[in-house]
Amino acid sequence: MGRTPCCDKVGLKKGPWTPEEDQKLLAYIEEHGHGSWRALPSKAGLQRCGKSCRLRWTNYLRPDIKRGKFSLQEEQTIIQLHALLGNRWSAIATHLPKRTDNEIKNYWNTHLKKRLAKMGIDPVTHKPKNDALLSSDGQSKNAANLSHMAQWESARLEAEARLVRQSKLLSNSLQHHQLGSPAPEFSPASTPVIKSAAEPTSPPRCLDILKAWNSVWTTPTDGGLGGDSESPTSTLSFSENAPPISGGGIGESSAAAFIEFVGNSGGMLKEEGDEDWNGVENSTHLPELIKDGIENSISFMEGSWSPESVRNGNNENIHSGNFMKRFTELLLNNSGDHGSFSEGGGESDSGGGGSGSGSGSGSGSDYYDDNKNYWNSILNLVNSSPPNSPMF
DNA sequence: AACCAGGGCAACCGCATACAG
DNA sequence: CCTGTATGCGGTTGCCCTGGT
Repeated sequence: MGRTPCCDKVGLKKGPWTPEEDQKLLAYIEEHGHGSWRALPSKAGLQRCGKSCRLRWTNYLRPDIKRGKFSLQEEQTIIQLHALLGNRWSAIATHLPKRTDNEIKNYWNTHLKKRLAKMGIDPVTHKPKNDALLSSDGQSKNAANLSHMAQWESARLEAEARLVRQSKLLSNSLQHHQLGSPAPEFSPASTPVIKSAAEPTSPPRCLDILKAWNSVWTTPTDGGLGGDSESPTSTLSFSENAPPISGGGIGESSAAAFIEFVGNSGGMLKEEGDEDWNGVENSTHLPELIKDGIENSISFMEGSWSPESVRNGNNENIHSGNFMKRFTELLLNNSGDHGSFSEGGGESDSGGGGSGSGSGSGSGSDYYDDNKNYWNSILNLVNSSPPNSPMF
């Protein structure tokens, strides 16, 4: 209603940014913070609308952006979160620090969506297009479960967003009072210019849902990955509280390690140019408010989605887990882009050749074995890494 | 070497939501 | 409470690059 479109003003430049413009924007924000995006362009001497500046900053110039190839874990995280949250890219992006929502969205649209479609999986519903796999009653309950989780997660994300805003305001006013210099209107999420250089970026939020998820779908049904599963509390623990992972086979501790490894973005495979992931996960940097929220949600997850309940015969949950397990494994195995496995800084090298067998779809047992090998190689990698390795 | 097609990605557009007056 | 404004978010577009012919 009566809003003036900011980019319709005459004289404002559109299209690709030049290095000079980037430099101006960067210099201005480093010195003053962005403050009001609307007012920024004129102050910074840019012939752009504020919106364009904001986009350029958040999607490209921000110093805490990780660029380049998505790791396997990032792909998996995106897929699982998309199944949960749909096209809520900003929510998904909160689980992938250093990745922007735009980048994730583009990656989904150009890579993952096509890959899913190719495999006969509907990228929207995340179900096989021929409904054979999902026709049973259990699967419809699974869908309901997923939907329930998604609803809950959505609501929680919104609540957390509010908390973040509140703490943001609080910290802004504190900064304002504490710093002698004029306090730029920094928000921890969007303008980490100065802060990011000195301290880790905000940790990924809401990873508990992934942890819970993984704790379900890694619960062994075939004696494969896990052996006897861990208690829900231990699998849901944050990495800082997790017991040290000793070397060895794919046992109990490995299952927990795997969960930490996959569920926590901080444990993603380190790639070239991927520094400081370890700092990101350190929840001691979490604002207490968010911490509380996560802990509360863990309690929630423990109540409704614990592997305990799965083991106790609650097949709805375990089926859901299996669905996603099957789904993710299928995806990973069918990936035409096996470079994600093998090119990413030699991740597969240490795993005894688990990943190389991407012979397409093959038989079910083949791909299952292949993926077991693949995950084993990952677990070996995890287990062989020193506890304070940059990977974690 | 030139042309073409397709893919990938940065940026734009417009709607939704939050917030201030 | 209402209205106008700023910002965030998701969908879409268009340009550039690369590979194939």
